[in-house]
Amino acid sequence: MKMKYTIVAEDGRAKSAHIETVHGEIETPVFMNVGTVGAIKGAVSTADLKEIGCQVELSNTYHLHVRTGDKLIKEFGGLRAFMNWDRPVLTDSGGFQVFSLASLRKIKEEGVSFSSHIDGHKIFMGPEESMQIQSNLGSTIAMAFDECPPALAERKYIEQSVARTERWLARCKTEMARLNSLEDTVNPDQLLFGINQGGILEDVRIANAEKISEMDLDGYAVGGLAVGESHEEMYATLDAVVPHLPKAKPTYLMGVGTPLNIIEGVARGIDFFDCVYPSRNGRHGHVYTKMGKLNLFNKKYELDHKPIEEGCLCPACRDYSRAYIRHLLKAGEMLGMRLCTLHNLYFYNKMMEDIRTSIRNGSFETYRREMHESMEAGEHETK
RNA sequence: GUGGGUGUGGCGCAGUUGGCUAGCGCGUCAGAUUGUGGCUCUGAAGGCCGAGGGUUCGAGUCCCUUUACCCACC
Repeated sequence: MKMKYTIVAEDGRAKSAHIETVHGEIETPVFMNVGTVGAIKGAVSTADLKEIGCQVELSNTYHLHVRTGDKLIKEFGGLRAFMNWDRPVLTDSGGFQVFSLASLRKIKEEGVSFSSHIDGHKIFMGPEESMQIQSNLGSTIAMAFDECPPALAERKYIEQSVARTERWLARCKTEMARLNSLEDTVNPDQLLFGINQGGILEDVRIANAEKISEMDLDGYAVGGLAVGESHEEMYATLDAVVPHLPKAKPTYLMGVGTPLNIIEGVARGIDFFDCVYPSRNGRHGHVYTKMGKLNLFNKKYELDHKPIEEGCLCPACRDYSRAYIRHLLKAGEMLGMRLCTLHNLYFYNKMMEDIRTSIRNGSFETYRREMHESMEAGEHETK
């Protein structure tokens, strides 16, 4: 059994599924908590992750390859054993770093040459290298090695890039099948998700989606969004492309996003999401509530006795005031970042649970509308 | 008491041989951040340049007086 994907309920185009993997079950729509280097930044442990309702942890191929090294991690039985996480893990392929570390790279047909952001040494990564690293990491789900072109790049560049990413995808699939069959592989049932690209060019997106759908991959991601285009353009692109991906397979909107971005993604049939917002913003004192985002660095919280969000059951809201957390942040204490990060991840995971519940009892549209009204209204408190 | 040094936004400092709306770092206040370099970026507020007098078209810059603090010596 590699994976069993069962749609449990549908509400409009929103779907909620139950997934069985060799590393445990996943209920979708799900938010994957981002731990790029095998840990959620902000001193969050795997025990914390369980407490705040994390189903899937996400780590990065490129980052773990340059430090501390995937071969070392394989010696410890793969990333899940190494980091003491007994639930599913998804590894990003390193493809996004082709985009985000653009100043340090050179792209060719075989793959990409990087300068390490750690010490500057040359690294080559192509589809085979990415699959080998992800195989060593032994993640539940490996992502295809792709190029994420700037959303607003010119058509000619995007078409060439997408065509190359399609060729890379075929190489990823062949290499992953070979690696899964090896005797000493960490996870012989490792899954591979393909990635749809095409900027905001709907015809390119659709043609690519149809092509990769025929390749019978374990799941399909929409990449290359939330990289500079407007929300409207992102939603329109999803409207166009998701119907061309296999409905009986998991879908994943990479790197998205704000709570409302996620709700809109769900409304368009997406199962998986990930985003650095809850953790990065948490480290910067920006915390999410149903009434919008608060910046705890703001002076107005100096004397605020209330928890971040009334009624929230996260470890931060359970025991601490906004004023104390603001004090910790101002003082540069790690506990401040940790509490904000825990709150934000709890908020995201709880929101996904509420989304699943609403889809399963047919009230998703009501939930969607109420969240828009509430989040956009913001806080109207005086103190 | 004698000699020397220093007083410029909350803190630490720049301010050329006197020249136009007095700068910088940190801090403060506010805003950005979407498959993560605990980073970075953007904007704002805040100063009668210790006090008083003088020279000059013009003084944070020169002169006199005074005051506060620091160092050394007695």
